Order: sequence, then C-alpha cells, then structure tokens
Amino acid sequence: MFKMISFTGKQMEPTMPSFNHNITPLIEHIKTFIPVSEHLVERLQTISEIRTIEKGKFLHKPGRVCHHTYFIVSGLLSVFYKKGEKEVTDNFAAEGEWITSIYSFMKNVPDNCYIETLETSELITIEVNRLEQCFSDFPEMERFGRFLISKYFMEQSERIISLQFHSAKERYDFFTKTSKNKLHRLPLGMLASHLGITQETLSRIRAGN
Amino acid sequence: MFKMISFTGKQMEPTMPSFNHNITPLIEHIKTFIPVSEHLVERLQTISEIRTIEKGKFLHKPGRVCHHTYFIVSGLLSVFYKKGEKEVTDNFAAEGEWITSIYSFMKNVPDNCYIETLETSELITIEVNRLEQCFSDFPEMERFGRFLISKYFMEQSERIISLQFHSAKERYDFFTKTSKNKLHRLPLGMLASHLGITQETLSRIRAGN
DNA sequence: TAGTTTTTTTGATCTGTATCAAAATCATCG
DNA sequence: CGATGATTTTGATACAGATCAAAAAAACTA
Repeated sequence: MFKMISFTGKQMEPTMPSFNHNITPLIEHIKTFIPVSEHLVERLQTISEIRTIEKGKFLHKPGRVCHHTYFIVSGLLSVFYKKGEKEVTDNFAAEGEWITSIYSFMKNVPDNCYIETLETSELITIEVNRLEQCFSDFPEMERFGRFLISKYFMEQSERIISLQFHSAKERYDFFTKTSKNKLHRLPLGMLASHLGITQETLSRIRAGN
Repeated sequence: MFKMISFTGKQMEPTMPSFNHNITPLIEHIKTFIPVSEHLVERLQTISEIRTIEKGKFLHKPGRVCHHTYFIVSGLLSVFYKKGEKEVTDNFAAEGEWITSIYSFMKNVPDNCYIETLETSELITIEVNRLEQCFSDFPEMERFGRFLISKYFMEQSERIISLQFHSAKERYDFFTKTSKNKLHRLPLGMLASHLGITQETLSRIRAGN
C-alpha cells in the first residue's frame, strides 16, 4: 500500500544542510507530543533546512510529487485544488503548523493540489526520505508522526461533521472561534471556498444577513 | 496534548485473553503495511480478543470513553452522532476495516458518538493500553499505526473535497464506486445522512431524478 | 398469509445558497 | 496623491435540495 523509500546519502545532494540554523520552534512543537533527546535534536538539525518564501509563491503544483514537509515558523499558506476555473481551498496553515501534500508525500505519487504562500513565510523543510529514516532511527519520532497525523485526522473529522450538518453561518462562526489567528489574514474568497460557500454568501453572513 | 497511558497488568482483567483464537485476517491486514514477525504475531494474539456482536448492538455510546479499537473480520458497523432528534452518520466500516472513536481513543476522553452494528459482526478487539504498549515494544507496529491513520486521513481528505464541491448526485456516484461492498447493505436513510442529504433526495437520485 | 411496522418513493411547496450583474470600497504604485 | 486594478458588498433572480405529507413497497410477525 505505501511505498517504502530507502535512504541513501545520494539524496542529500545538491543542497547540503546548514548545521546552525534555528530549529527551536520545531523542537518546542515536537516536545508538546514526545520527549526530545539531544541526539534527536542533532538529527533534526541535520535533516532540516530553513527557507524563507515570499508571498504568492508555490511550494507545490499539480503533476509533481511532493518530496518535502514544511513546518511553519511564521507566515501563512493555503492548499487548494482547481475545479475547472475555480479554486477550491482545502486548508490553511500558519505558524506552528505543518503543511504538505500528505497524499503525495505518503504514496510518492503526484497530487493535483497547489500549495501557495499567502504571506511571506519562514519554513523549516524536511525531505521525505530523511524524515522516514529519522522515523526508523528514532522510534519516539515515529510515535510523534503518528500523534501528529492523528491530531490532523481528528480536526478533519470535526470539519466533516461541520460540512455535513451545519449551516454556512454556523461554519463561519466555528471558523472564527477555532482559527482566530488566521481570520483577518485571509482573502474573503479563499475563506468562503474553504467553508464551502461563495464569497457573496460569506459577505452577507459578515454583514449579519 | 496526548495523554500517555501506562500499561499495567491490572488492566488485563476481568476478561483474560484466549490464546488460540484466529487472528489471521488481522495479521494479513497488517502485513499489507509492514513485515510481521512471529514475535509480533504472538503479542497480537495475546492482546487481542474475538467477539461476535449481533446486529443492532452498540459498541459505544456518548459519555463513555472508548477503550478499544475493533478490527472487523466480518459484518458492518456505523458511527453516528445525534443532532437533536436526527442521527447523522459519520462513517461505515465493514470487513477488513477498523472502527473506533479515534477521538476518544487518543485523548482518553468521552466522545458523543454512537458505534452500532448494522449486521451481526465478528470483531477482533484490542484494548487501547495494550495497543500502546505494543507500539512501544514493536517500533514496526508503531509504524503500522502511523500508516493506518495516514490512510484514513487521506480518505477523509477526499471526503471533504467531495462534500465541498460535488453535488448530491456526484457524491452518491462516488460512494457507489468506492464502497460497492457496502452499498446494498445500508438503509437508505443512513447512507443519505452520510452523504449529507435527506433520504428523500437520495431516493430521487436513485430513481434518476 | 394477513396484519403490522418499517422503509422507500412520490408529490407539493419552501428556503438557503448560488449565480449573474453592478456598485462600492480598498490597495497599490507611478 | 489620483488612477488603476483587486476585493468586497449589495441587489435581483434561479435552483438544488429541504421539508412536510402521504402513498407505495418491503420486511417482519403472529
């Protein structure tokens, strides 16, 4: 079902990791799930890189395999799909969250999503092969991976319930409660799309009918 | 974030595991994700139990913490929530799939879902503490856990996309394609609810307008 | 097998949200 | 600035699917 990718030194080219970039936010994040040893910190330092991506750039586009996962130190990104001409926003992620195409990442196949920076963003990136090797070498990290994906799974469950039996207004209210930090940083159209409604409807909801 | 539950012998009471029940379907399932050693088979044999539950019984009800995960050898179950008087079906699961309240299971808190047998079902059950201990003792099993939840995560992603921008008919057609094995075993109302529509609408869709 | 209950279908009407169009507001930058 | 383009709001209308009601069909049960 899932293709295992073996780790070899070769994949570390062409960019060599820098060994003194600041991955503190990532470590702190992981510590909320598992204890983090010095040894693991060193490994994470080795396999990660820091990138600053300016607003409006794409980390991923359809037809390509997503080989990296991104931990967001600062900034805001979205994942969306296209249906004909329309962009349908699947998700947003901001500081302290992860963003990637899990689908592409896990199956090692192309995914037809777009990942775009909505703000200039500072990201800690990890290449999938290196991450898998880290999972193999540090069982506690494998556990972290399980916890993290479980957390996202539960959030998705809530979203499904919400889409299934809450009205547009209820969904908007839920978003304002649970994603305050993103609310005023998002273009109306994208938020509407994420909520499964048109931007006109969202505008009317905001106006209070 | 996630509460760790330590494993002690005590929790193995009151039912002692039987050591010769047939867990072949479970082992075969796990083998599609990871290699399974004899040692791991023995452990799974030890921590699992077999239960046959007749149709119309509840494995879980609101207000209780779900302490078990269930692998379905045969039969069909549903997870649903109540909104006022209405039952809103979140999910179905049949032979070869897992069913549990991930939410309750991971966080060790009550979940307000119902898990009901829609057919008499044969289940392999594993208690959460024992499973967590198995994850600790067998890193490959931890990996299996990560792969499994990732798989369900991806299925949920598809469902969200579907709810967000497909019509009722499109969603029905998608279900008929991807869940053929369940289609004719489900009451109309439950399937409609799962698709996010009323049963009248589903009936009309089936009639072809 | 008839009687009862449950499930599904059909019909009539209503409503939330979409769609199309245009006006108003906001942002960017030469 | 003021001009230009992007974003948001407002208005009028249309439609998918909900709701309410009742008939038909299927599934039990005695």
